[in-house]
Amino acid sequence: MLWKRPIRDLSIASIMDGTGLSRPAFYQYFSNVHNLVEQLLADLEVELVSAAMPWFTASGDSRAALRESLRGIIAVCVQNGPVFRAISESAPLDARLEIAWAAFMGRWDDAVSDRIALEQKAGTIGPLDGRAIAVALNRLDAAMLVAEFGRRPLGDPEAVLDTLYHIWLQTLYPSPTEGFDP
Amino acid sequence: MLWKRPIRDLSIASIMDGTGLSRPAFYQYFSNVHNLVEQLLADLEVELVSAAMPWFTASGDSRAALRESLRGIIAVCVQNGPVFRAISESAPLDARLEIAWAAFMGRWDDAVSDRIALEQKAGTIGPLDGRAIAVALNRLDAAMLVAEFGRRPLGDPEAVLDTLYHIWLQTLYPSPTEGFDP
DNA sequence: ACCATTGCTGACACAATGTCAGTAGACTTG
DNA sequence: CAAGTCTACTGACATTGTGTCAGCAATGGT
Repeated sequence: MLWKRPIRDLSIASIMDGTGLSRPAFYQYFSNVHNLVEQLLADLEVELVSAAMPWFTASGDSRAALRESLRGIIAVCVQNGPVFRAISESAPLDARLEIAWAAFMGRWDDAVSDRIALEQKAGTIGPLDGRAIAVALNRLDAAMLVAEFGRRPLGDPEAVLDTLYHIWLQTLYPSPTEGFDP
Repeated sequence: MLWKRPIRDLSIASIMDGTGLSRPAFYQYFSNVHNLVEQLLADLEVELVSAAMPWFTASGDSRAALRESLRGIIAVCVQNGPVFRAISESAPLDARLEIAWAAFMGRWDDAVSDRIALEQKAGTIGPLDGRAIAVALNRLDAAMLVAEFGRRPLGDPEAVLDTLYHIWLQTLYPSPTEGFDP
């Protein structure tokens, strides 16, 4: 349903219309709409984490792995963009969901921070505030994915990949060979 | 009021409680809460645009001007963070407000795109997809400003400035001297 | 055949929104 | 200054969507 209408237009009645069940039956399974969205978030997180594995576990070419991870995350959002959008838009409307969303983002922040710290120790990433950069890059990804794939018409996955990869790459691995300074 | 409670807790009744007027009087001035937020957005845009002038009009040291612009935008958000947050959180809830928000962001995208194109012509920024990068960097800024200054406790303005400046700088002006590649 | 459990429903109470006819006071005009 | 008009505001109402609850019907165990 989220492909057709934004979540603001979904009442519990309209959700249950498609099921043949009555409105109160909804409360058999969820305590309210935000709780339903919370479940969707849990499902989506599994897919996203799995898609992002390459970079987090890379031992060889980090840059190529980073691109693979971004590509995988984008692929998940091409499939589930409106769900991701519905979650991020609903998060501010409910205290519990807001906490779940913050925790979700926090786990990404931790994972990216850890990876940066690891590569800093290995010498492939320079001296920067890994945590702060991780938070910023994750907010960038979330905002871009929602904006590009949260509704029709969908953005161009390849173009988004190029853009995000460019920013992540230059921010984390600013090699002189990529530089440009006439 | 937005410093104390998120916008989801504000009913028209609670807003009018502070004024000594009745609830229907609200509709004398605004057609609904989203319309009020739309007005706040117009006011805030004036302040933000003015704060961002340095980089858009810079003729000398673009990098220093960029830092000044980011500093100015952050300062506005330190003062009005919750308003900015309320706008961005309300935008998805109302079709008209959503359009106003998209237009607001679109004007930033245009301005940043134009500046990038200008500097590309001048040779200070390399060959990249200016529009796509502009969109991404603006989404980054919006998300970070809401996250860091939209509620108490406020983030550290200096730290946020360093982070955003680092990402903008490396993305747009990836000079070899800043590079790191052991 | 009986009971308990599960899944579901109709009906209700509640909260918030948006509208409207009507009023009180200020301002204009003959 | 009296009469008419306009403005800002209010009390009361209709509407919409939410969450709850007592109760029904079918399922499955004893």
